[in-house]
Amino acid sequence: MANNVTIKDIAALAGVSYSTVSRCLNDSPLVSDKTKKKVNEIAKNLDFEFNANARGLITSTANAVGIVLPEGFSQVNVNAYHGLLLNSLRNSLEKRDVDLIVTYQTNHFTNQNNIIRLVNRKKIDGLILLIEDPSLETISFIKSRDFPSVFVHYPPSTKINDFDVIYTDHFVGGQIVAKHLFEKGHKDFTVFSVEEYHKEFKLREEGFCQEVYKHGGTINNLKTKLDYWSAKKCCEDNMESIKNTSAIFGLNDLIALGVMRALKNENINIPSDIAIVGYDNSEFSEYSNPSLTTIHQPREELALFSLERLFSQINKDSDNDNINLKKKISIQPVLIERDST
Amino acid sequence: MANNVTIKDIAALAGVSYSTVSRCLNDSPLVSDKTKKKVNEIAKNLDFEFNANARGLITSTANAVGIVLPEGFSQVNVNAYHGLLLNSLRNSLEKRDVDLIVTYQTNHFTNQNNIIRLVNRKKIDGLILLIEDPSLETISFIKSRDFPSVFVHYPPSTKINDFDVIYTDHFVGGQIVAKHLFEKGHKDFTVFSVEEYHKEFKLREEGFCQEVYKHGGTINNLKTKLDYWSAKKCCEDNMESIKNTSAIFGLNDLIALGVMRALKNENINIPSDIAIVGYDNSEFSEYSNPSLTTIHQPREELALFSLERLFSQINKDSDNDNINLKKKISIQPVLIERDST
DNA sequence: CTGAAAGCGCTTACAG
DNA sequence: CTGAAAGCGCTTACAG
Repeated sequence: MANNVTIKDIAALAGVSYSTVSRCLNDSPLVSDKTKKKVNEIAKNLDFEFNANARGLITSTANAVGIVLPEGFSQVNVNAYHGLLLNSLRNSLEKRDVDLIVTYQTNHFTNQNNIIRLVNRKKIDGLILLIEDPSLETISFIKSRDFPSVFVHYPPSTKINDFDVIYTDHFVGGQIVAKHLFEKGHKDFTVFSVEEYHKEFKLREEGFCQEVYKHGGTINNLKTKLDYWSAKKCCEDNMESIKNTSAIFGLNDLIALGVMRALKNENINIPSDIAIVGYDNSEFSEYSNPSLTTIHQPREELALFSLERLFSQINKDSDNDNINLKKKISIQPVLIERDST
Repeated sequence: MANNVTIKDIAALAGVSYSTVSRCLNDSPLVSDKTKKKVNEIAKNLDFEFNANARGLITSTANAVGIVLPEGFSQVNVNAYHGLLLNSLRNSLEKRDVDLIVTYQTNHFTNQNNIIRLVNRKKIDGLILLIEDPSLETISFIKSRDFPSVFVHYPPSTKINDFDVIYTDHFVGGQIVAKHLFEKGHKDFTVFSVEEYHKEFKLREEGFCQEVYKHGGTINNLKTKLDYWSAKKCCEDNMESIKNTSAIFGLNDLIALGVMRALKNENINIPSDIAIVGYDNSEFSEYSNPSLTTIHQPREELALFSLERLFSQINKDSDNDNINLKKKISIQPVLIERDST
């Protein structure tokens, strides 16, 4: 059985015109409290909901935002991250009664741009972009339409200079790691950096190195692929140079964990022989032995800020004129000290 | 700049009526190839897309399906799972040019049922339910509307008897674990089962136990909370009874990993002193030392089947009459043998 | 405060 | 094969 109650049905029941029903249900001030009450009651009893299509057609809004997910450079990271972000967005979205459409930049089948399609079809009012490297097509499309958009998580590149972007400060994160390690008395470091270019990793490394050099430390820089086994192998292949240092920074937890495994196989004691720090505070960083000191990125806040920013674009909150200047908001990461340092 | 090209604009450009444009763009057979070609070309050049609201209004379809996510009994599992499922759904959805709206059963703010809202607003054409325990309201709503729906992942309960449900067979999974362990020569087992009731865990346990008893094995049954540290503690607290057995089944990887940690602290050798098996093939099960033997659930197939089933409901594929009988489709899990057994 | 009317952008009988 | 017309379920001036 389809429930197809429309405002006309309610109008008939209430003995008013359907324009009036519309006004009542939209809480228009133009309508008497009495009829409003009557109409609202009837609507409620009937479980009435506006037809989103009809409404969207006339108001030119979709009451939905799109989130663009990355293709997945490192499945583990990305997947865990999705879930967290989605959960964080939830409250904010439900409060506003706005739906969330999940998509990816490019359609696997047609190779068409999903974003353009969604926007042109009027399916969404705004865009949360969780992608590191948006295509030129995407960027120029959004720009030409001036479509409400905010980039989340990935640090801003020059490509997206005039967009809002909300991210955690990876450079500072790197600095925090270095400071922590200096406090623990270390001076000679190994850093496992990443072969592929990802700006966030680059920044972590730079923040770390800058801080180290500032305090007269030394750095043994090793390059690995971005997965557990590669990191382990890289560590094994460079054991001698590593042993000349007393602390290690793995650019994410997966790397740190792989390295830790190699060290343990060599009977190197952590942290007394060599200390080690990861990055991401991924779920399993807590379960290693010893548990891993790492950097936490406040994802909930990221989600919160990004939606606030997005909705101020959508609603053109021009009371504060800052809507016109695009913002780069960075959130400070925080050190989670555990047993590996 | 808004792109508001409509079929009327195209009609003007092509010198035909907008009805004809509609027919062309919908590839109607009622239109000559010549005008079809002309119109399609113009539309393409203009990056035209139908207004989904207008189209949805007249056709009563949304071209979107909703996925209902669980509130999250065990954050780690749930989050990782989301991501994977989403990825798997993607291909199928993009091929069909259907959008995905993510939601949860209940709105955190209004306490209203999000599913009912989405359906009544005509925002979705079908529903993928990734929840273990749907509310009575949800169930009776879907039933009364005969709304296309399929339950995914969680084994069917009596509550959802007349629904489609696609799940992996946890009972068989449990049996597989037992068989594997018997093959390795074990006869006396410890199983870490879970305090809270989750049908999937219950089934794993039952499958395991049935198989063990059938072959004359013994079982030391321990109950733990569903997290790493609880499992570790539970193991520590029961070390003596555990030592009388030679193999352990942890109802999921997290539990198995916690137990493994406790065993290693006692200098128990895995697998030579005690073997251990987990369940889920979660990302980190590979990285433990020794790596964990576990059960993999083919989530991609789950996603695939569920969408196939959903769309055959939506499209009323009555050529095969099996659309009317609700199906329980179970997929066989598979053993991933690693170094812990 | 309320109603009748126009219109949002489409699809689809109906008539030719 | 093509066009004119009706209608999907709303919102919102316009008139009273």
